[in-house]
Amino acid sequence: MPPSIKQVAQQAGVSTATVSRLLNKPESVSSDTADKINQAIAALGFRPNFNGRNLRAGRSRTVGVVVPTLSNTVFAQCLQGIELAARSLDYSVMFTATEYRQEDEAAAVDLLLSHRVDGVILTVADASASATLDVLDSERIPYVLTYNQPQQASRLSVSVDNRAAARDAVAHLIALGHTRIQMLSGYFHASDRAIQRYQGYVDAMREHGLTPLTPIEVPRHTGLGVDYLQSFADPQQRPSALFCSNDLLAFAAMRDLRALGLRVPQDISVMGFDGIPLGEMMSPVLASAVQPSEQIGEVALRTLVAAIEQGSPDGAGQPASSILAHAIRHGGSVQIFVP
Amino acid sequence: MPPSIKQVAQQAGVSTATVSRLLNKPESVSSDTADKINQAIAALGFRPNFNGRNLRAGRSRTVGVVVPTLSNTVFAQCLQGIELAARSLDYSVMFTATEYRQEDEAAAVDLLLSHRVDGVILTVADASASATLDVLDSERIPYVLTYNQPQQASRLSVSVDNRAAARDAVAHLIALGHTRIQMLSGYFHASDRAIQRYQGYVDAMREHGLTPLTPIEVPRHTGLGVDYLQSFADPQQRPSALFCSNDLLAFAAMRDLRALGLRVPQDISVMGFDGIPLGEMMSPVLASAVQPSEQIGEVALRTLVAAIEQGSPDGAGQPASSILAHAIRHGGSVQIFVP
DNA sequence: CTGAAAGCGCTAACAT
DNA sequence: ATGTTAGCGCTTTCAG
Repeated sequence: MPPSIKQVAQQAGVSTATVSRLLNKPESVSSDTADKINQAIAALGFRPNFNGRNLRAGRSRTVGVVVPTLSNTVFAQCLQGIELAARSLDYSVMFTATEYRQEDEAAAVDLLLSHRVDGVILTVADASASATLDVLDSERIPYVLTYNQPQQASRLSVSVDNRAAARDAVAHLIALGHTRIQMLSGYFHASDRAIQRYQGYVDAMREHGLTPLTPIEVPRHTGLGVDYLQSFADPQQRPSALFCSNDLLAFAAMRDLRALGLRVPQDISVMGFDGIPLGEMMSPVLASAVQPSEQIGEVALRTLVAAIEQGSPDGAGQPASSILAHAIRHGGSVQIFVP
Repeated sequence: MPPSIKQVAQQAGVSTATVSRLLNKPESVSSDTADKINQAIAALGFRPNFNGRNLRAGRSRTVGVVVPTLSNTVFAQCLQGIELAARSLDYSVMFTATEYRQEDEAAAVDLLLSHRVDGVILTVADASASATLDVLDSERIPYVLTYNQPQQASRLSVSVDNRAAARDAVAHLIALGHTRIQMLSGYFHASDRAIQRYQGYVDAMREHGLTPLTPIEVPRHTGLGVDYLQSFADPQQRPSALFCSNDLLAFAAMRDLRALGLRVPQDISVMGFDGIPLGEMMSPVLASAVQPSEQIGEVALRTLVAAIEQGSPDGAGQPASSILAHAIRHGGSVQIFVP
């Protein structure tokens, strides 16, 4: 058992309250008792026990984070942003992944709530129909969604405008002369963002008088199977450009296209969504709708803390949802359409 | 304030002790009182407060994780493995990053210890000279190193054999006819692994009667500067193969080589270390010494839990350090040497 | 099988 | 400026 405030008090010849004061409001302790106490603290190697403090205070200065997976760089970057911002505000981070399983979302949040985190940052499959969010609402635990753009304005969120970003991406392809543009997407039911991005695709096509094609939905772990691209063998059949709902999918598609003997971008252009850093290091550079993942995390954390500290003395400003700016990254994976 | 065990007890007409018993040893409570209590729990939406429990128990079933950064996929995967394994063993994870700053290592561990985590998993700059590890040792907090291979056998760790893996990687290049092989590495002082990998490089060179070249040390964030490759312009000067201490560096190098007008692998072969998944999706595939990052995380967590539960009734086996198997991934970034 | 009571470490009134 | 005291939620003897 590590030393407690009690032993420090004894060693320093003061009461536990004074030790506590030194820890929390140092200016309210005379400098010589402070010295004595600090000495005792150093001698004993004392470190405050946050469990005691939290129990007493009813707050933990800890936030919970729930993401689908860390295998997708996007979420890793986001968590990175969260942790960095949390540290700067003296908050700690408890982390959980769900592997895209909705049951696990609920269990994860449950566990976090048992730890009495002050709030939660999460990305869910579908923000408009999530039992998990309902729990959070009913228990009045502050939370902030990342990547999700909920219908309900009451739900705090931080994301790009997925629909607009997708529209811009597809408009970019159209501007380069492409007319047969098809979307490759993860399962819609597993990601409300994928749906919004598809809507953006449709927007762009319609705006330019083009006919949207049926999207190709594929499972997340796009393994070795290239069945989903079978029709691409026929040059008449295949689109001239493929717009993927995320960069990982774009990479998988490019690999599979290559396996089919197709060249990117000469035979087909490929555009992604997310703008993961590695996309920029490779050749050809992966064109993509870039979202600022680390910043999404940072802003989400700040928003959450604002929500947590609502009405507290030093409470930050009113928390509000944010739509962060996206950008279109041009890259060699996309080429002017040549008939 | 959420409901406490006390309110549940009152609502169910029993004592708090009985509620606690139902929560912890359900079989020691009669089935009808159990019913009453469960009903009260459901009605109140009760959730145990781990702070109270931890305070009392002196254990938290929480582990702390400290990694340099999540921008490197390797650590993201590792954290993923940790979290997954933790969840399966009913442990929670508090996460921190250090951005490779040693001061932050100490601060991070300090914070985790204040939260009274039961143990820590961490990757440090230099496992043989780390104030942070000394603290952990002196406070008798169980910890497991990941990626680091400490000199001191007393320190638990999970990693590949960095030296042997590097030796194998370089031997692969030599087998393909390369003789002028140079190493590109992150700063040695920031990573003991980098040193071990350099030793492996030297081993392989010497074993084959070749002269090791002076390694090129570069900062982590290999920006746009290509100065470090300036000498490569001269075909006589440059090595025929570049062995990079990690995959991120390999990608950056390939990008910079391209900027210099050099082709990979025709003009120069490039080999990495880590074997990040994306390396396999691109063209050319990045040849690399693959370490099983997610598994490293998983094994580290299990080892840590074994150390924590040492001597406890259901204690797992004796904790021990692990050297996991590496593999050499062949890829198009490396080519047979043609004079 | 259940209850009463003590105490884990800490902080916040309330006194002095 | 400092001490006294009560209590946050929970578990665990000890009695019954």
